[in-house]
Amino acid sequence: MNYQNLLSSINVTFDSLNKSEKKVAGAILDDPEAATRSSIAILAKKAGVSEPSVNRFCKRFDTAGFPDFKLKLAQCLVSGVKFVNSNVQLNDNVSKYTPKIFDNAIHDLVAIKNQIDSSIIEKVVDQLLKARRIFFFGLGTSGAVARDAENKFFRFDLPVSFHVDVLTMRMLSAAAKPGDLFFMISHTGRTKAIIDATDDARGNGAIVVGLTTPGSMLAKKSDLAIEVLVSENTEEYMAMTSRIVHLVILDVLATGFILSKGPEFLNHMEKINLSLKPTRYKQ
Amino acid sequence: MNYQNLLSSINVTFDSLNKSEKKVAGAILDDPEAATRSSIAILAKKAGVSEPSVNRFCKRFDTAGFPDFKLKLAQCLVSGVKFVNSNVQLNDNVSKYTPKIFDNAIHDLVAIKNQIDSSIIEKVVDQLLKARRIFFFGLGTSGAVARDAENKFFRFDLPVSFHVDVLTMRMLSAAAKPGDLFFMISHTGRTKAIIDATDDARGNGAIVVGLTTPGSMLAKKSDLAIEVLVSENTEEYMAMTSRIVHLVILDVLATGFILSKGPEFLNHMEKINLSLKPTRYKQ
DNA sequence: TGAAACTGTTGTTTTATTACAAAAATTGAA
DNA sequence: TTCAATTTTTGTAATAAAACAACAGTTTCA
Repeated sequence: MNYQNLLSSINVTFDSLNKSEKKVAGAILDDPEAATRSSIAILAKKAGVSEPSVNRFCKRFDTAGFPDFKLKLAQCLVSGVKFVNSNVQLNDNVSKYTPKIFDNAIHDLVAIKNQIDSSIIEKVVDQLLKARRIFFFGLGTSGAVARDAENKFFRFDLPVSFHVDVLTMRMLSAAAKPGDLFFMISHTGRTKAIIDATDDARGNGAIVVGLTTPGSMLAKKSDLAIEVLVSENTEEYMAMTSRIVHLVILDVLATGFILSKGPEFLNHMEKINLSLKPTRYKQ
Repeated sequence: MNYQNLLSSINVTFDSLNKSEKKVAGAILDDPEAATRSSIAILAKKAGVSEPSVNRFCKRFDTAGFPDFKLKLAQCLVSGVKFVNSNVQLNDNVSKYTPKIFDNAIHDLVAIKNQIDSSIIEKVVDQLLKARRIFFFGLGTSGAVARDAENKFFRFDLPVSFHVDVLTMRMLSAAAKPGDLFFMISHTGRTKAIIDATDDARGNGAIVVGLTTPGSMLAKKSDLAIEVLVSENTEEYMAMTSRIVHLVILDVLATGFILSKGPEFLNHMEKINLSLKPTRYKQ
C-alpha cells in the first residue's frame, strides 16, 4: 500500500472495515483535505468515535500513527487524486483540460525518473563519445525529437545528422560502417523503416541505440536500448508524453556527454552560444 | 508562497535569514525527507537550536506551525522533485545528474501549470479554429517545436506548415493575408527573423500568436502572446525546459482544438491514426 | 549606551499514544 | 435457539510526547 493511493486504498478496503473504522473512513473521505488539517480529537469527534479508534484506523493503513497518516494523506492529495481522472473529457473547458495535460506530462516524467536505468545511460554516453558519426532517425512525432537531438548534439563538435526520410535512412544504414552510431527513436518500436534500418546498420557493424517502449522490437534489436514506459496509449490520437520523456532523456545524454568532456569543453560551447548573439535584437 | 515551492522558497530566501533560522534551513535542506519525519525536538537538535526557533522558522514561511510546515514540506516532496541544487555539477555522475535534469523539467511544468492564463489559451484556440492557414515559425530549438506542432495540427484537416528557413519566413510573412495565422515560437522572443516576420505578417492583416517569455519583444508585438516563464537562463548552453513547456502548451492547444470540433471530429482523427498501421510491424 | 532584534529557558497546553477494561460480536455446544 | 466461552472491537483514563507561548537573557548595531 503506497502513499500514492492511500485515499483509494481506503475506498477499496472500505467494506472490509469494522464499524468504527467505517465511520473514520467516512469522515476522511467526506473531506480529505480537512482531515489533513484536523487533530485526532477533531476527526474522532467528526467520525463519532474515540481517539484511539482513529489511531488504530491509521495503523491499519500502514502508517506509524495519526500524524504520519495525515502526512501521507496530504501527499496523496497533491498528485494522486489528480491522476485518477486526468483523462481529458469531451465536455472539459480550458481550465479543466489544461492542468490535466500538464499533469500527464509531469506524472510520466516523475515515473520515468524513478525507473530509468543509469547504467544504460552511462553506456550510451560512452558510445556517443566513441562514435565517429552519429545519426538520429525518427519518423512522425519522433522526427521532431530527432531534429531536437541533432540541434543539441551538433554543438558537440561531432558529425551528427538527423533523418526523417525513409529513403535516406535506407541508404545511410546500407552504407553504415563500424564506428557509426545510429540513434533510433520510436515510441512504438515497430516502425518498419526504423526496424529495417536497425537491421541494416547492425549488419554493417554500426552501433544502434534505441529509444523506445520496453520489450519492443526495436528494444530487442538494438545494441543498447533505453526503454521508456509511458502511460499513454500507442493507439491514442496523438503522441503526447512519450516525446516529452524522450526529449528529456536526450537532455540527460547531452549532459552526460558534456560532463565527460570536462570543463575545457565549455569554451567550445560558449563559442557556439555567442555566435547566436547577432541573430537577436537587444532586450 | 505556495506549497509547491516551499523548498525552493527556503533556498531562495536563505541569505536573508538570521543565524538560527539559517541553521534550521540547513538542517531541512540537508535532508527534507527526514525533516518530514522528525519531531520539532529532533529537528531542533539536528540544527543546534532551540525548539521555539524551529517553530518561528516555520511561521516565517507562512505555515501555522511545525506540523503544518511538515505537511506542506511533505507535499512539495511528493513528486520526488528536489528543487534544491538541481543544477548539474561538473563532478556529477550519471545517477546524480539524471534526476536533476528530470527535476528541472518537472519543476517548470508544475510552475507553468499554475501560472498559465486560461483566457489566452481560449483565445488562441478560437483563432486556430478560425484560421484559413496556419504557419508555425521557429528557429534552432524552437524549430523542432514548430515541426512537432505541424505534426500535430496537420491532422486537423487544416492547411498548416512549419518553417525553419528565414528566407521562406520572410516571403511568407510578406505575402500574408487576413485569415492567416502565424504562430511564432521563440523562447527569447528577440530572434530577429521571427520579430521581422511578426511585423510583416501583422502589417498584412494576419494574426500573430507568440509563444515566448513574458514581456519579450515578441510578446509585445503579437496579437496574442502565450507567455511562459521558465527558470532556465537564456544564456545557458542549451535550451532545456523551455521547449518542453512549449510542447506541452501546444498539446493543450491541440486538445482545445479537438474538443471545440466536437465528438464527430474524432472519426477524422481515427482515420489518420489507422493510416499508420501498415507502416508498423505487428507486435 | 540604548534600542531593536534575536534566541533560549521554562512552563503550559495541546496532541497523540498506551494500557487496560468494558462492551459487542462471534462461535460452538447443549 | 440459547447460553456461556472466546474473540474482537471499542472506549476510558492515564501517560507520554510534542508543540507552543510568555518571558527573560543575550546579541547586534546604531
